[in-house]
Amino acid sequence: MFALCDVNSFYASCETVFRPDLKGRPVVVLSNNDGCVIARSAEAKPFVKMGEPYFKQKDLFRRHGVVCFSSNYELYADMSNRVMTTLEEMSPRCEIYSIDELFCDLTGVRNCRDLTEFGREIRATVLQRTHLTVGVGIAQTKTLAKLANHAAKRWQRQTGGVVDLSNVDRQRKLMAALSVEEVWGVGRRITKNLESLGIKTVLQLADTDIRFIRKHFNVVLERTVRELRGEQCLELEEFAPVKQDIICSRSFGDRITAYEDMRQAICSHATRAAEKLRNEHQYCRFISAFVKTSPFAHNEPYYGNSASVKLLTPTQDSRDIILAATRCLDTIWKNGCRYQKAGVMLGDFYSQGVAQLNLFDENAPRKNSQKLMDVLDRLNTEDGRGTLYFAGQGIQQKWQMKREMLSPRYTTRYADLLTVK
DNA sequence: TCTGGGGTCCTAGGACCC
DNA sequence: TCTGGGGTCCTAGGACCC
Repeated sequence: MFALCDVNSFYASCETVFRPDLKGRPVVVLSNNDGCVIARSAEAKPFVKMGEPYFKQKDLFRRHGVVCFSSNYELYADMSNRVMTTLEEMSPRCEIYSIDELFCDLTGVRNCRDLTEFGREIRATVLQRTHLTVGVGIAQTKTLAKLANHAAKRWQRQTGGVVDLSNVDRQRKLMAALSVEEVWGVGRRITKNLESLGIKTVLQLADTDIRFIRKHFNVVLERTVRELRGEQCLELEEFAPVKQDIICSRSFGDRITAYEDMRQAICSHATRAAEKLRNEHQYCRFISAFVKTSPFAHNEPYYGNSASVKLLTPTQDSRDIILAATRCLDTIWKNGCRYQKAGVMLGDFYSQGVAQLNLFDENAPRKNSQKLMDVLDRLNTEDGRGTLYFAGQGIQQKWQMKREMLSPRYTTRYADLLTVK
């Protein structure tokens, strides 16, 4: 038996926790560069579209008195940690699935207590400790638990935010009322294809012949269908598997046209990617960089390109990664473009210690590389990111992203502590 | 003027092996 | 007229998730 707990309107709720004056008002949180809407409070949901550009809805927001925030990831990450710690205390085995979602294994819990009651206790505890509200969905498989969670949210008033879907008759009743697009793993494309085959409700999907699904789709959807029938195909992943690639990319606050600015941006992304790589205790051989202009600017030609290198010896040294990334940039840089976004990607990972040195590598391994990286990481952890940085990252960084409606980092900076009058 | 930033898994097809 | 059969590995692209 699984439970899926997720925080209602997570980013928007993190903002309102510290702003009781916003109670009852529509609140939205925007993506980086204040680009798109990525979270909405319950009050904003009826008339604000998810994923829509901010600039297109600005007037609407003004008319409705919508309060906007730039995304404040430092705040959300800290609030997420508080929620997850609380949930992990209450449940023996957990999987943190995303910044605001967690699966619990309730296998043993079922024997000693009522699951709905347990769900309510989870809700009450998280609410008391964080002032955030979670929805809880309970069922035999992860896919069904997700569906139960969806129902808990959709009919929050009737369900009290907790739905135990372990009863098969209840499962079928709910599935008959929901359309296939609500199923975890069924996106826009598959919804369209299913509908063209006459499969519209979740119940119809669950009752479709497995061989038919396999023939028209793939093994991924087959697993989803089996899970909807109560057959467990997905395990609880208690321990995060090691990453297979790392990407650092950003849109620019203003378009970049000068090579020097782009070089700084690529250098910064490479530095950040190298930090993440060392944090994973990995070495990489594959390094690539990409640049692109805006895909939405119809009055100028689109240009997007990427280049990559494969090192002979795996590395985790920022200097190697910066060098490789900027070399990639030099092969794809084109003058005269108004660049909107750039990034660096690392892949082909090797674990620490098993990196095989190459007999013919003309670049001898750097001396004291590890010691230097240790010092770099320690200073930047203890005294804050950016304490020690590479000259190539630049000092002005006029390409930095825009965040004009940023809230204070209430829980992680003394200077940002909430003042109570 | 202005449209996010990460990730995962699977499949098909090509190159290559004997 | 007619040119096998069985594999592996890698990559690009498409789908999905939050």
